Amino acid sequence: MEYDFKKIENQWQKTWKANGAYKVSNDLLKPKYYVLDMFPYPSGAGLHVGHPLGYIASDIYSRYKRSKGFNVLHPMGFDSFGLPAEQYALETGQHPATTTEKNIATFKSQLDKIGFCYDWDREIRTSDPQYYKWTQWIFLQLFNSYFCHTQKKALPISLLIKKYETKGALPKTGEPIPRKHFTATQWNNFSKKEQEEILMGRRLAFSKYGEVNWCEALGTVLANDEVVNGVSERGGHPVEKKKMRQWYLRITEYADRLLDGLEKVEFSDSMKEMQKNWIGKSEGAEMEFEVKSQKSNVKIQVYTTRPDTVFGVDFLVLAPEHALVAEITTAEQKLPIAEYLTYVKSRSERERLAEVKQISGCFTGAYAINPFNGRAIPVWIAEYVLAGYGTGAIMAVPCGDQRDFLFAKHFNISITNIIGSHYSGEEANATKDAILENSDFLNGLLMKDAMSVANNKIEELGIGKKKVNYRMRDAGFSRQRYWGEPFPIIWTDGIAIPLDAEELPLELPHVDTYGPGPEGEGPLANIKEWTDLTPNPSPKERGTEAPGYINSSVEEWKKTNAFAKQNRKEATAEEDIIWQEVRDRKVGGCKFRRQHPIAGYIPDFVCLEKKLIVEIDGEYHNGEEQKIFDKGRETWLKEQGFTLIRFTNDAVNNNLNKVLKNIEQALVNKENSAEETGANSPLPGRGVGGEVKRETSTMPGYAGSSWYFLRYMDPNNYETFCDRKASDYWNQVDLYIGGTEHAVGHLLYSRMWTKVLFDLELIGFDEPFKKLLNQGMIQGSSRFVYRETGTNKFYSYDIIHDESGFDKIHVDVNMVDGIELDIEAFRKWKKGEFQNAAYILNEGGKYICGVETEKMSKSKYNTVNPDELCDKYGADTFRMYEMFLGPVEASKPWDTKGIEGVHRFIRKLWRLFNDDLKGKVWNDDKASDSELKVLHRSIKKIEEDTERFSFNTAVSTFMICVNELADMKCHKKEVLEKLLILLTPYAPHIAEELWNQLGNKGSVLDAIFPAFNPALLVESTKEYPVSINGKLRTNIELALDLEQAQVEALVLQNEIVQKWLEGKAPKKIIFVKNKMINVVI
RNA sequence: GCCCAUGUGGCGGAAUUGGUAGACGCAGCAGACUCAAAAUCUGCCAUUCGCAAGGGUGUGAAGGUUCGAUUCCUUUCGUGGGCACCA
Repeated sequence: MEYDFKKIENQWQKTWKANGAYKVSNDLLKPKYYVLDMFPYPSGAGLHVGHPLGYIASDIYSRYKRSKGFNVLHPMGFDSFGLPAEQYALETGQHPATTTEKNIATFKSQLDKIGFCYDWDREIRTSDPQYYKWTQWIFLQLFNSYFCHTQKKALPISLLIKKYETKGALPKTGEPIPRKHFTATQWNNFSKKEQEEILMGRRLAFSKYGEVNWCEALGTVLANDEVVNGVSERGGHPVEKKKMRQWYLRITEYADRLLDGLEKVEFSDSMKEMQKNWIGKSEGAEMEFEVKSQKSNVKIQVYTTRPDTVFGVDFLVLAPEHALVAEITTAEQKLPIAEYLTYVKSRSERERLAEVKQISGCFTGAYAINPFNGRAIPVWIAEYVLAGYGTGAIMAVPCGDQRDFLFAKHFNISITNIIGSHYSGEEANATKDAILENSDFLNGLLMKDAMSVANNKIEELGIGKKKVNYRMRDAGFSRQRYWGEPFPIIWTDGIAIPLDAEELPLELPHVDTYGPGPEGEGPLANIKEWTDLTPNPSPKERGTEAPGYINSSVEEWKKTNAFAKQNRKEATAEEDIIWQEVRDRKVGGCKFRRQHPIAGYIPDFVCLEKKLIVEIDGEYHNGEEQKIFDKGRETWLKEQGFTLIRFTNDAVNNNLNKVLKNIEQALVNKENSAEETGANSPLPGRGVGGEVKRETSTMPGYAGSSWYFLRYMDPNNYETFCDRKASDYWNQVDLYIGGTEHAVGHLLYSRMWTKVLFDLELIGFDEPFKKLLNQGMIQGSSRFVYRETGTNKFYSYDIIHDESGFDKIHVDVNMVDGIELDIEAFRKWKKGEFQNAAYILNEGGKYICGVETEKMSKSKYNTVNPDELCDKYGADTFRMYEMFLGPVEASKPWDTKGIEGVHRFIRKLWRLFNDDLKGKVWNDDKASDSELKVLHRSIKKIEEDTERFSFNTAVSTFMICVNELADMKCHKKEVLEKLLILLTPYAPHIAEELWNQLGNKGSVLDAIFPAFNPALLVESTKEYPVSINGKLRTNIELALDLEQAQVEALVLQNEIVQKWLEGKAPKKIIFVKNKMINVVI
């Protein structure tokens, strides 16, 4: 019997699906284990071989844990909001929801081919209104919370309001944030707007003005990586900084807890280091320098981590954006300063920090007074000082800071040396170990010790205080885009008013254009009828008409109606249950129809008056008619004002009451939102007479991904983001796998959200991820062909000596065997663009390509599609090969060549059970000791390797084991059966097939991991390596229980050792039991 | 520029806590089987000197610690990732 992987994999994938082998229940009695992958953004290019690396690793670990008796949650979903879909929409006019839906379908089918053990009933998509409803809801929790500095946690803002109303906000010593002080009476007399402004200063999600990259020509805000050398990547238009109202998350309040939390989690040290650096906690002092100027009382606050160097200050530097720049600039410096500001405006932050060798700056003409010695020091502005960090002003100490030093040299500012011989005059020395000189009362002190002395003096003089500073800034939370979560916020008279929870989800409205709105606002600003909620527009203007039947062409209707009838006849048991419950206006008094055609679509149930569709999805996407229904249905129906809710068969069977309650709730919600959009007072009691407008920006990509791990625990809950029982059971993610590119952003945000939810007692843990495993990035290995410039002649890479004079062209890696180009395929490529080219081959008659390692991307033609590999070799081979490539953590270029070796191994394994000609070869003979030894050595190694995520060495262990069993001609069920269980996590399909061939009832997925028996591996002797002076010279077999003295005697008798000793006595003999022997001469 | 990772045969990699460098696999070479091919099996495979026995060199480079360093320390070079609106 031959190994027919196609048949085997197909059959078992079907079987597993049919009997719900991967279904996960919240079984509170079993020990749980939660394995999570960073979910993918469903890009149009589909899955490439880089994606599955981490997924396979997590799949292996999940299956392994299952075989160890755990209830394992290993879900998958899609981070489906994002810029690429929107840009594609901008180019093609296709709605992002449509393209996203399509991309997800591709991703899912690709993932399924590889045979992952996902419970798709738990799938989530961040762009699904039933998901982002809760993203918006959590945003409201953030908006309605503040950070209490006494309890160091988030509390409802209502508590703060109560405090203001009764006690006001009076100064307290040790308050970390200086803020406005007021009494209760004052507070109560403030206008609503004034009160809201103060509260905005404390909310965890808040709005303020912030700078963005603004491109006038494109009329849009650009991401940093869309800006190259100060101009837009698209079109090369100038880009400048612009202030706009933005939403932020006050993540800085959590800086200390984010730092402390790192002690509790198993992240790699480097990952922790990166997060620490990002947070950038530093302890120093803030102090004031008074500016000598015509107007008195201008004081510049600087932040320094080195107050001990205060006598070495030779100048001050302000960030060009600093508020005081205009004020202190002298008349004669006005012009150069203005010119410099124009220059800085065009520079990105990255450029400003990166190009330190390019020194720039401008003197303001003003002088500040050093409060310690009264010295007048010049005040400059320079781009290397950033407005967002510290106070946006620094005191420059050239002898101790290299950037200050270079600046002083460049502009000929004289340098004061306060560290004596530690300063060479050639470069700065940032030491803390020098004895201070030229420093008045600090003279003779070690710098380290001088810090606190200087700090005390600063506080004593009342010119500043000790201050902890963070490099981390509050997280920008708005994007001027369409394809993201709309903010559940409306604005009136400059006050932000949150929607009520019942009004969620606030769904994305249909837009005609994905282009930017006026003044750099997002595309949503273009839809007046959506943004403008000012009372009294007519229903017609709102575009809401009475709901009713929506029919398509007669022919189409007939066709759909036939399907509908058929469906009614063939209703599933679950559909029948629901139908019995909702018919005759039993739920919410609303009329439901079943299998009712709406244009080309046939929803399971629909309430036309409330425009609510209920889908029972069980075996969904199966029938042909369902496909018609599926295709683009969500988008279209949404545009028609329908809301769609889905339940699984499982939910109907096991939790009917909850399902019905959810339907009822949905009807109520529809009623509310109908009021909101239909009536002439959209938001009763909220307008204060003037304009009422919706927030038009949307949330950033990381919003939905900051809490998705919670939704998987309870994905279909209509009442809450995640039931507390579910989150208490599943608790933290035990193992989180993803790339280092998310090292700071995503991980810090989700850690913060988790802490806020914990503070608000919505979940019971404050770190989301217990252990983090970073997978490396699979790079593409690009291939190039070389065309002589201006001709149509392609030269083999090995015969050209100099690449200049040639056009280097990416060629599809799939047309290249190693480095040899398949010329015929190349001729046909790109619609025959190279059909008639001439090929200059090397001596061997081959065309050799150039090779480079780059990021895997469609445009570089270096992507390799996992589907093709699964088709050619099977999923089991593909899975094991990806693991065999190297450690999961390592980045490496993809190379398909080695996959043959893994495939050979799998076939060799097959032949232990079946012979191509003879058929079944396995038998029931009793295993010998040596066979058991091979097996148990493998059990031990596979278990250890899997536990430490060393999947590549585990695969090689399998190879060794199979090689040895084949050499021993061992076909014994007793041994092979155990081997199959070991193999299941890695190659589930073949394992299941052979497991069944051996006559086992039940699935190998549920087989218990075999216990390792150490007794079988006990050895009495060891072949010791013997080194002379650290160099290996020979091996000696010795009993393991020998002691040092006995060993020394035996070693000295050895012929080879004696040869090297040349009659001398050794200086010493080092003996490490069970390891090695070293003779030192 | 700053932060993090990383560098071992022709190639992917192994060496888990400082203890036999190159497991396992790819490619290559030689052979068996075959009319032939595929498949399969056997052997060789860091480099250099040597017929061999055996020796020298060798984990990006330079130094150091150690009986012993791919592993620890210092310096340095190359590559990859991140740097706040890509995800």
